[in-house]
Amino acid sequence: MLNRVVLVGRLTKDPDLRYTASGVAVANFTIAVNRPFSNQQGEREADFINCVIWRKPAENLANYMGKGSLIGVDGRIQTRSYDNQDGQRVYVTEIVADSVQFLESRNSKSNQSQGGGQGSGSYQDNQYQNQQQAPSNNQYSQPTGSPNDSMEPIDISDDDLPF
Amino acid sequence: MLNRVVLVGRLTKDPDLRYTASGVAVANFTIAVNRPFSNQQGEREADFINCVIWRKPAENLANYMGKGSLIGVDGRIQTRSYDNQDGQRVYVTEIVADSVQFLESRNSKSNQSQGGGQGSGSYQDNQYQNQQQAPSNNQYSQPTGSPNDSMEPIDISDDDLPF
Amino acid sequence: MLNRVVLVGRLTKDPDLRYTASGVAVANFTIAVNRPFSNQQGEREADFINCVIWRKPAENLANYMGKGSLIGVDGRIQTRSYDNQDGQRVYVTEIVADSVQFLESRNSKSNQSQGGGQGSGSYQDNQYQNQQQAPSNNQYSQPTGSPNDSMEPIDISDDDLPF
Amino acid sequence: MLNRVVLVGRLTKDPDLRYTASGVAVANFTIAVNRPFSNQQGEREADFINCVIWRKPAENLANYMGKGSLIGVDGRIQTRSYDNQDGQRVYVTEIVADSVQFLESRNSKSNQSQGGGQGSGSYQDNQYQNQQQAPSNNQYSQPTGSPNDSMEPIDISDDDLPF
DNA sequence: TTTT
DNA sequence: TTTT
Repeated sequence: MLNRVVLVGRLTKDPDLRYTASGVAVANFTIAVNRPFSNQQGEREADFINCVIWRKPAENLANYMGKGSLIGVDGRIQTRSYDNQDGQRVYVTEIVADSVQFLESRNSKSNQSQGGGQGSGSYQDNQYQNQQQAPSNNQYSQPTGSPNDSMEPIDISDDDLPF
Repeated sequence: MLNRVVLVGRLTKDPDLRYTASGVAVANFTIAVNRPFSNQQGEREADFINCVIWRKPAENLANYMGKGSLIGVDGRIQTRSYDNQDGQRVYVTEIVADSVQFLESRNSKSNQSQGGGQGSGSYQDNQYQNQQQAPSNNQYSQPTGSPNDSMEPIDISDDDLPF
Repeated sequence: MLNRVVLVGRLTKDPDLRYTASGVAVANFTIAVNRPFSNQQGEREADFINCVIWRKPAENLANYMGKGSLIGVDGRIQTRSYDNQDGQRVYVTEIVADSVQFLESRNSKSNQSQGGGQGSGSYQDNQYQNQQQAPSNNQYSQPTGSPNDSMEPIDISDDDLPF
Repeated sequence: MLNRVVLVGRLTKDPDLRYTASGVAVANFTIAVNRPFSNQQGEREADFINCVIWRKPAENLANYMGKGSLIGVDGRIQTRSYDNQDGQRVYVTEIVADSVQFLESRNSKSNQSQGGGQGSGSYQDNQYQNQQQAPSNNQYSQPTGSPNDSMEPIDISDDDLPF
């Protein structure tokens, strides 16, 4: 059935890149999308939308974009639920991105930490789409440490693959 | 910023129609959107997506569509959060519908309970859009009783108006 | 860059299914999408939108849907131009569908000509997506006869493949 | 019926702003949307998509964005036809934009001709939507001269209003 | 808490 | 050249 989402917004933090047991890359990220109208108090609010992207585009996103970067997202809504440590059912809604477009790399990793970035404006023609390629099953090690402080306790297994 | 969602799916139950203190209609509903692929076990899963619609289209939806009805939704994603009774922050993602399209009224109220409905198939050219009209502030009484069993404890005030 | 289209409308005629020289299926079709508002004269108008779909979904569309069928389309806009017989440049805009959803098979071929169809309503959970599969290069013969009376003079070669 | 389009691309030239007889602003523009894949020759092609926007957002677009500017468009597809000077029917497909988002004002008028623009980056939180406001019927003079070199011979009357 |  |  039809399920299509298109968003343009800014990363609220650096993407969280991980790998499944079999080496498939997956990145979680949140984008802030400013609302086009003001609320009662005259303030512009934003929606904070959780997204996931798989495979090569996940690695590209993590490599080139960072907190504050402006990106476009084309994907679909997915819902899931899990039981938290208190035994309560938690419902999660997130966007599974088919592709992301790099619109502006403000504060991107490549500019910041990697130093000599050639500045913004160089990514806007690049778009990274999820290809139907098989898991590369490569040398990547399993996700380690980095406790997940988010509300989605993902222990990544290959069952999470979107197809 | 760009924030656009288009869905086609079935109502998981009858829409929940209420009115704000000043008489503005608002309907909450969930649609099940079947995924176009099967999971590891060969089953077709669905996403259960919470939606809201305001004013006249809310009343139309509640009047003509019911559990099982097939509808199209054009809207945007909105996020909010609240603290539940245990003092835990709960995050909610829902679609604010700009318009709904009635695609098939299977098991709709007008067919079922109201008896003499002229049958399915008669709504597919009707589309109900949120107009920018002012709250009608009419004779409607405040929403009463009907405890909200959902995860979104909405006590409706006019601050919830989407514009 | 972002380019996303979602439509729900009715086929204005049976889909036009053809095959490229190497046997890749492609179907051209037009859907009428009724506008949600009336014009000056109080009439509801429609937009007539030309679409293309490739491979297996093209065959499914041609097999199960016909003139008048209600379908959903998820795709992207594509533009091209050619010089007509009078040496004038003609500009064409069409939707390349990634997937179509069968919403209602009214007057569908399977109901009409193939006789024993089990009636409408049986396809709405089926959605046909373009897979990244290679051209099947199968037994299909080349498109024959059937002069193309449309404004798009497609002599189908594999260069028309969308990827 | 559902008809939704979302695009991100660059203006191929400055927007063409005009006014109807009764003073309603309307801007025509074309955006180039790069395709996410390469063709047989390994070149990245683009789709050139004609768009229209009405009222205040039309004026904002013409004032702040120019050839080369990156914008987002949220709208719907509209088709029309007319008979050209040779008596041939010409079919036109264009996007009627509900809102545009200013993503980057590269080469925008405000930077170029109006001199002191503070550079790019200042528009990306601004989004201009078509409000349901009545025609302002103001001091604006009728569109003059400026022969329309495009393929759409628009002589603007108020019948062109999208609602 | 889920629809066909 | 258009559908219900």
